[in-house]
Parts: sequence; C-alpha cells; structure tokens
Amino acid sequence: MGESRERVTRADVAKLAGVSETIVSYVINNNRYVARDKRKRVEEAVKELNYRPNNMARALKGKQSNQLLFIADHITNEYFSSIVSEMDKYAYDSGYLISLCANRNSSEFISQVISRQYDGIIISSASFPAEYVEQFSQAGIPVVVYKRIRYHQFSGNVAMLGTGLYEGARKAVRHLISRGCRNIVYADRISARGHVSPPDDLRFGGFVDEMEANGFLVGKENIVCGCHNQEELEEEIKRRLRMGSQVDGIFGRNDMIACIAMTAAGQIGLRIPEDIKVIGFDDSSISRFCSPKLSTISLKQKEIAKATVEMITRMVGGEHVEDVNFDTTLIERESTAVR
Amino acid sequence: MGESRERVTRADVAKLAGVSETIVSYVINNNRYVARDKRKRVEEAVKELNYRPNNMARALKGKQSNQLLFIADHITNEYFSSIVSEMDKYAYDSGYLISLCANRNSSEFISQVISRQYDGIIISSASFPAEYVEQFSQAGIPVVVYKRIRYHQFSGNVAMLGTGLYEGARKAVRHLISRGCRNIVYADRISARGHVSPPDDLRFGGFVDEMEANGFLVGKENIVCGCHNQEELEEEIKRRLRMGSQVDGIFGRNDMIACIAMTAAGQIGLRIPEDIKVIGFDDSSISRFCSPKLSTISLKQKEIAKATVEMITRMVGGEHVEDVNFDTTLIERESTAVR
DNA sequence: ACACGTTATACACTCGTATGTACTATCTAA
DNA sequence: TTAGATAGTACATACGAGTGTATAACGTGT
Repeated sequence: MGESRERVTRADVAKLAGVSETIVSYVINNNRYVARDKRKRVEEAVKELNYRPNNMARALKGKQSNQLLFIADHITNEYFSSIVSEMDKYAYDSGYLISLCANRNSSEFISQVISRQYDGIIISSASFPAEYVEQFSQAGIPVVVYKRIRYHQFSGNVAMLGTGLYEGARKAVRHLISRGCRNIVYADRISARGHVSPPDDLRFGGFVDEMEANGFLVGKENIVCGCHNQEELEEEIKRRLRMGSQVDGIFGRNDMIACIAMTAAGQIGLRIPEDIKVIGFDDSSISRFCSPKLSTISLKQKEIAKATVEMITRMVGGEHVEDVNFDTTLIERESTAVR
Repeated sequence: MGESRERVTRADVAKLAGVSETIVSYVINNNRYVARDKRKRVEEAVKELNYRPNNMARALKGKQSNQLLFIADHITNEYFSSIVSEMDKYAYDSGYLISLCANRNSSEFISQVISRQYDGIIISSASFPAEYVEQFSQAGIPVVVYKRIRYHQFSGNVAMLGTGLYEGARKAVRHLISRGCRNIVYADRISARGHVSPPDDLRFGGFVDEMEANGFLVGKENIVCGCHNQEELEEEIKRRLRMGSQVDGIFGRNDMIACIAMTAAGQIGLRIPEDIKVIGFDDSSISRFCSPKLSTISLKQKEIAKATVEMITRMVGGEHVEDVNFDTTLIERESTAVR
C-alpha cells in the first residue's frame, strides 16, 4: 500500500534521451550550447518521464531553495493571512513557495531557520530581536522587516517596509478630530499574558503625534491598555466612558478592539456615532459586519505583498533595495458619521 | 554590506573537535557508539560554532525534509488560518515547519510540489483533483485530506480527516428546526467566477439530509446560490424573503454569508430572531461582533490541527493511519434565540 | 596551410550529509 | 587459550544536481 515509486532523476532522462546527464542539465537550465535535436529529445524525455529537478539537490548545490519564510506573531490575523495569500500568488509566479511560522524567541529557532536555507525571510513581529535579524543577514539571507516600531535600524542586507501603521494611525486620529472629537482614547490590544504595546509602537506613536500636533496632550486618561481578556477591556472602557468624562472618540488598535469598545459603549447606553465616535484599524471583515459599521484604516495588503516578493527577488539577485513605505486608506462608515 | 559569512559545516566541527566527520555525524544523530570524551568535545564544538546540519543536504540524503505543505483554496479564511496557526505549534515541536499555498490546478504544480520533497501534505480544497492526490501518494508522500465532499476515496497512503462539515450542517439545521423554523433556506457561497458548491458538498449534503430527515423537502426555493458578489446575494435573499414566502430560517454556508443574509433581512424590515432566525458556520470573529450576534457552528481547529500533525508524523514512520472524524459545537447566540 | 572562434559534448568534481562496511582494541564467556 | 561480542573509529560511497574545464568538430579568414 502506497508503493513509493522510484524517483525520476536526471540520469533517467539522460538514458531515455540517449545523451549525457550534463546535456540534460544544460537543457533544463538553458545555459549552454546544446544541439537542437538533442535538446528536443531531452525535452521530450522530460515530459515523458514527468521529470522535475529535485529542489533539495539544487538548493544544496548552492542554488536557491525557492522558499520564503514569513515570520509573524499573529498569523490568525485577517490582515496577515491576506498578505500571505497575496504573497503566495506573486511568489508562485517567481517560483517561490511560502512557509509560515510564529515567532519563537530563541536562538535555537534562528539556527533552525538558517539551516533551511530560505532565500528570503519576511518578519512582521514587534518582538523579534534585532540581533536575530542580523544573524539572518549575516548568514546571507535577505530579510524584509515590516516596520512595527520606530527607530529600528539593521545592518546588513535588511530592507524595511513600512506598512502604513504610523501614517494610518495619524489619519485615523485626524479623522476623529475632523468629526468633532476633542477627547480621544486609544484602546490597546488584549493580551492574555498582559503584554502592552511597546512605547515606540508605530500605531501608538502615530496616535500620540497626531494628537499633539492638534494641541491635545496625551496622558494616562487617553490610553486603555493591559487588559487580559475581552471582559476586562469592556469593563475598562465602560469605566472610562462613565466617570462623567468627556470622552467622545475611541481609536481601536484594530477592528476587533474597536468593536469591543462599541459593545461596551452600547452597554452603558451611549449611541454611536451620536454620543461617541469609534474608528478601528485593518479594515477586516468584522468592520463591515458589525453594527454600526466601523470606520477604519485600510492597509494595502496587495501592494505590500507584491512589493515584498519583488524586494526579496532583487535582493537575492544581489541588488541593494531601498526601504519602502505604503500609505493607507481611510474607510468611512457609520461609526464616525456625522448626525 | 551583507557579508555572506561562510557556512558552518560538519567539517568545521570535526576540525575544532579534533575528530573525524563521521564522529560528528554520529553525535548529531546519536545513532552509533561514540567515546564519551569525543562526544563531549563534539558537543562543545557544535555550540561554539553554532553548527546545525544543513536541512537540504539531509533531505537530499533521503532523510526527511521536515516540511509540511498545506494546500487550501481560501487561506484568508479565519478558519484555515487558525488551523495553520495551531498546526505550526504542534509541528514545530516535532521539528516541522509549514508551507502554505493556494491550490493551482495543474500538473505543473504537482511536480513542483513533489520536487520539494515535503514529508507530508494536507489538502483542504474541494476542487483538488483526486488524481493529483494519488500522484502525491505514489511519490511516497503521506497525504491528509480534509474531507469536503462525499464519496471520495483515494488509494495509497492517504488519510481522510472529517472536520465536521456534514455533522455540523445537520446540527445547524436541527437547531433551526428546534427553534420552530419550518421553511429554511440554505445560502451558498459568493463566487466572483460564479462557482457553485458541488452537489456532493458535505455542508450542503448535511443540510439536505437533516431537512429531509425532518420531513422537509428541499427544492430550488430552499437554496440561494450562484451569486457573484455581496450585492447580488443581498438582492437574492431579499427577493426570497419578500415574495410572501414563509421563510423563517436561513442557514449560511459560513458566518459571512449569514451576516449578509441578516443585513438583507434587516433592510426589508424583518427582525432577527423574531421574524426570521439565522445561523452561520465556522464561529469566526464576525459571528461574535455582528448584530445580532450570530449563532453558529464551531469546528475544533485545535484538535484538527493536532490530529493532522500526529497522523502525518505516524504516516512518515510507515504506520497505517485510520481516518478520523471530528464533531462540532453549536454556539447559540442571539440570531436564533427564542423571543 | 594555419590560427582562431564557434558549436557541442562529457568528465570529474562539488555541495553537506548519512551510513554500510571494514577495521582495531578491549572485554567476556567457554 | 580462543572465539565471539562490544566499543569505538574511519573510509568510501551515495543522495541529485550544477559547472569548471578539457576536448573535438567545424567553419572562417588570412
């Protein structure tokens, strides 16, 4: 059961075509003179035997492995999965297949990865140590880092790609302000382990900068963070909204947070957008299906994915690649409408 | 810039430890007698040089590639991404990394994949040709197929995993009926290319069977399908709900479809769940954030992922693996509540 | 006639690893 | 004492492919 049929190798093709293995190799890689008739015979034999050069052998011999690795900490995110999905499309056309894994924070993991000879690595993890990135780079692997944190600089063959977090956050805040909000709260992520976004987080940074640029000082009262679960966040939001405070706008770190905030607001009888306006981030599907429909910031996953593959392809070819930044699109829906 | 540091090989370790390469190999693989002192020297050298055996060379030599491939047609689905995410956890502990790609329907793709020597392949695509599965199997690659269609049988080393589609669909219908619905409509997927779920689709089959088991005949009037976009689906749903028809329940193929159905119902003034009850499928995040909150069927992604890795691991070891079936959990929320 | 460039082929080595096999030294049982 | 098992090591080959280099045939210009 499950007879493991012999693998078809170059030798088989050579035999069938009546030429040497070398000729087969030349035909496959199309990099040497080959007589027309032999080339044809080889091509036929390849088809007949359904031969395809073994990827492992090729990679070993120093060629590319034709694999890319995407390291992210929340693969489940619709935002990430759509990037991966798009990347898969572009990458496949360039002969790449994409691997995926969560960030393991250990040097063991790093050498794991290095030993697999990926042609390129994409990292989108705020908690990914800079030294590890440099290890990849030193191992000769091109790295594209999706910028999540300010002031990150890497030496070596590392390209930074700004996905629009900072610019998008500013845009979101600006939108709330333009809608009349004067007392905006930033709702940070939920983390079972109590993780809080680092102070130099780009989204949070965008919030602060845009607030201050408009003359609003940001203090503790403008930030909800450190919640361990949905209930805790709801309670915290409600606490902020009661307190007789003037809060009239909420910027959720992502759409889910924003939705939870809307739920909380609803529970204490506040109307959205009349009493309080809410905006999310990511333009994920819940933003279109929640009620009221959530205004949000849409990132350009498609373009980001395409650019990523292009950058890595070029870096593999030895080119130096400039950092890239993408902007975002404000999606206005009901949660920030004027009424 | 980006100095490609020399790769550390077994030879380097051997040199530093003052032993032969063979000894290093034995220590690494722990499969031969090695004198204690030499073993220690090797281990130290490995650490010092941060050596890790090259995965490509290992795979070439006939060992495993330690890579799994997940082929799915809608990676973006929260359902799939959570399975992948969970699989990543279990797989990593067994030394595997996961690759991901959409289904390309060509034999070119198949040999692409085969040439990459995956240790196992997981397929969750209704449109994946059976003959391709068998090609994998014949190439000696264990395959786990997530069952999407009835009556699928494969020869060779192929294991089927039922994720609960059929059973879950029946459960959903049963729930609607128990809530008093007597005129239930099945809302099929949206497909830009006009694809309709095949007649032997497990979810649809579960719908039909449970309907008939309860004495309800299923006809065209119970099915909405073939819509190309959201607007079209909304219109079609509205048409069904007006028409003076008695429709009192909608079973959405997934949560998004169900949400769209709810939107459509709301647009023509129907109240949920008073006038019409709706249930979705997948328990994705929108089901918790839409309004009213959507009752749905929750699949056991975690268990499925774990089982998948286990099955493949065992199949790699040459074991025969029995097919597995998972059940589902009904999540009751507002959209089917009794009022 | 000769030199030279072009076309075309194949040998032999290499990538980094695993392991069958052969070999030696030491120890145990009879 | 001797045969046989056990501990320990190393050579040589293989996995499947890419390519430097050598070689030969052929055409062209002088």
